[in-house]
Amino acid sequence: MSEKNKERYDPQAFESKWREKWLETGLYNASSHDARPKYYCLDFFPYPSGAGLSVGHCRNYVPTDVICRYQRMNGRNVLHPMGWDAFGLPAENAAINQGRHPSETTREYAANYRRQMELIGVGYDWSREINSSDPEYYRWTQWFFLLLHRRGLAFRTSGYQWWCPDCKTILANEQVEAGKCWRCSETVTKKELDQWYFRITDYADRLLEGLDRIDWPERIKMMQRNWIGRSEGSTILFPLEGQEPLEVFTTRPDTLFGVSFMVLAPEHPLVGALTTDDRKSEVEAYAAQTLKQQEIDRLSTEREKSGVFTGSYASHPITGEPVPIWIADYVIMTYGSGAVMAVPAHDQRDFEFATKFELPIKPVIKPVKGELAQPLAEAFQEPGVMFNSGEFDGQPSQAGGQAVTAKLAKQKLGQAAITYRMRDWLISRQRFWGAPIPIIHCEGSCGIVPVPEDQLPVKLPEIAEIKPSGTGRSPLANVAEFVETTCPKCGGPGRRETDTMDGFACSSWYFLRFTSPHTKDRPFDETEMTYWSPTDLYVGGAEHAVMHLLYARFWTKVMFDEGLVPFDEPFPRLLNQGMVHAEDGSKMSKSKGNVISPDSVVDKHGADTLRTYELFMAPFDQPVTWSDQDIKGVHRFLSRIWRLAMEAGNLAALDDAEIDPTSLEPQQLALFKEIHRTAERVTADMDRLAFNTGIAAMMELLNRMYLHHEAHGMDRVLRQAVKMLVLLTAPMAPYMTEEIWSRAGGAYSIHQQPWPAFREAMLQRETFQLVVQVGGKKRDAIDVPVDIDADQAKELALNSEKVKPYLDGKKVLKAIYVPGRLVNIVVK
RNA sequence: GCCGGAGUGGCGGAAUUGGUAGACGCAAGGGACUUAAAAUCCCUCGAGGCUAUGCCUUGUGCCGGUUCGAUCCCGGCCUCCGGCACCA
Repeated sequence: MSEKNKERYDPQAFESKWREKWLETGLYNASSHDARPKYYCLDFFPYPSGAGLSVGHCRNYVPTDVICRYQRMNGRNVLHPMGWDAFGLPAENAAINQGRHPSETTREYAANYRRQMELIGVGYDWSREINSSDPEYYRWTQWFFLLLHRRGLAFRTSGYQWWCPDCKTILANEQVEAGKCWRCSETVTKKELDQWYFRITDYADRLLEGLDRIDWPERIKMMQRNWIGRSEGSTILFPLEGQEPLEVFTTRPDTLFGVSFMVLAPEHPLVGALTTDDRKSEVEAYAAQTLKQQEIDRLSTEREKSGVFTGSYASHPITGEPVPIWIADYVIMTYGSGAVMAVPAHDQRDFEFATKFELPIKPVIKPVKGELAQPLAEAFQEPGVMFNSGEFDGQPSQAGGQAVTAKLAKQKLGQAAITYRMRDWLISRQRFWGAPIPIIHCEGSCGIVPVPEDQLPVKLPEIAEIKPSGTGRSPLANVAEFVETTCPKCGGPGRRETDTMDGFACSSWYFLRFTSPHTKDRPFDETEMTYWSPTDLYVGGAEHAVMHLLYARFWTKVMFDEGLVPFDEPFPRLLNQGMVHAEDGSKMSKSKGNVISPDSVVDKHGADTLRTYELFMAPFDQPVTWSDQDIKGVHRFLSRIWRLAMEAGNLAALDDAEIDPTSLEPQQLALFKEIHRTAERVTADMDRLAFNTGIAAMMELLNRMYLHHEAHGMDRVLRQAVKMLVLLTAPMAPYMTEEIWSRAGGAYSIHQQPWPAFREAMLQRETFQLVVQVGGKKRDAIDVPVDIDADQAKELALNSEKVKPYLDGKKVLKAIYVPGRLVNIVVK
């Protein structure tokens, strides 16, 4: 390398300059809808935390940025927006912990996130930045609430629900993980309150069915399927003396003849009526105890079965035999009808219960092959053949169950039924920091009255005391100016609903707002929404599998039904980025103090090195371990490009089309072909989001370029190679390539250049290595012309000096030629 | 327990999905340059072996199978990660 080109790669010298210029010129702003094909790439919008971004967040934002830059170079109108999921528990808790107001911390933390995103060169369209706590945004969240209300999908009811004693609010089922609050990990309890719900259960089947039409990680689909929990079976009525029959749900109507007792959930409404006087004190004590301890670990599978007899009997719907009715906490009130028919011979839980309380165990299903163990050591739960079942004996489980249900249906004692585990989405929060639920309770006789659309937004009052009270009422309840209002219907006095909406309501439609974020009179502009939607790619972590990703699908289906959007799946393609672990393999967390910030990495190596490293370390969706050692490798790679580029001089004037391959020396031609082959490989890798192998391909080219440089110096083919490599690396290393481009006489910006094309003709090879195998083992490799035919190839193979010894004294049975690859000689 | 995903060198990972296993990078060892260090560059690098500039055997979690040929397909196990967990 000559003296004058000794300037080293120093990202600090130019990164901030380009960062400012990109922002100034709005380089990454999407156009309004136009004739170009669009590409809408969306990242999960984050709640801004005081801790700032880690290199883990970058694993989400950098790859999507690279995809967007690539799509832009390919002529797409690209929308890559960013905003803030600012309302909700996470943001509010963080603020309270700091002793500050969330409106203030949100602003500050969001600004820091944005600074960091700009720092690492992610090209968001900041003209579309949105914030879900902005009244201009949440008026439309409230508008959607009214839409759901109008369609009968928002309702208010009372019940025992999950309550987080730390966050002092009710939570949705989705937001309780293994008995703990999803935000603060406090063990949840139950509280009875009037609450607002969205009727997501109405959409259970459609939410299930839609999963088959979308390209999502199998894991996430599986989690949603589990969560929805569809079970097919029957409801069966067990007549009771002197009252309405007892309803149960079962997936195994074929086991009906094996019922030896019934079990109700302790909270079941019939418990009182069914308890006989002599059992009363015991039953009430058990029910009370269940209610108290259920918060702790009614969830545990390990617990021994417990329960008490009510003293009553139901009659079997077919045999009429009396069946004793028990209560036990292993039966849950909120699933099915809160009551089960117990078949101990064929259900393990019932088996354990029957064993403990010495209740009869009557087998009615036997295996298709073989016999049941005598006596049963555990329940036989597989399907089989019915016996001990009167007229149904000999029927297989599936058909027999249907026959049983059909017979019951005739007597109006049963029918086929489907049950779901998913419950309706509870959206009331007794918290300040959320969109107020736009409802007024009339003090007169109008009851619950929705706030008229033209009175939206219902704004949060500006108050200092926002801490949750713990009384089961939101802090808004203490703000008279907020609460006291007039009833829109009768004009008399009214009181505003003081609960706010779950933060997940805000994130259930934000992807539509990005398409026209400044629209004033509607949630989004129809033309823009139709042009941009649905998203082409949605990327984020797996932690929202049964929260945000389920809720947003639900809202979209409601909007589809309302005719607001022309699609019912908002995210046809979803990817989860892999997590970044700390160097010791543990999770990065604030409490462990092992979080690596992008700031520190940019400071040390520059933004492009951080970006390229994140892309190179592993496939995009794989978890990775951060390594200060490995990052040096990609830094070296970028430095090596830089050095060659500095020597290459003016690149802008170079034109690939002007190079006539026939005029090149053989070694130049070899490199020239390598350039085009690399362009092809990188293009294919970008299309399948295989950034790690794409970078590897570029590293290979670079290695060859250095060898060429050694032998031939900076000739015109090498300069062409430099130009190609700079364009191919532009999406990954936007700063360095912009600097090189500008020094090399290129017009601003390199990020508006077309993605390099490759010449098909240059991908052709004249020869290839023909591998010769004997019995599947490689024995030779011969350079042969590409157009060699099978007979020629086989002849060459058979005559190879290296192969001959292996054919000695053997009989050649056949030779298989795989075009362009190998000949395998089969001997005996 | 049930469901989903994955097992390839010292490490991260490649392999056009049935066709040369280990691309690319890190680490390690050796060398060049340098007063020295950093930086840079070159060579070696799965294991075992041999008559060693080359060649042989073996090798993709384990055991079988299909095939001319298996990291890839089939059957049976083992391990790890993630999710759900008394849902009748």
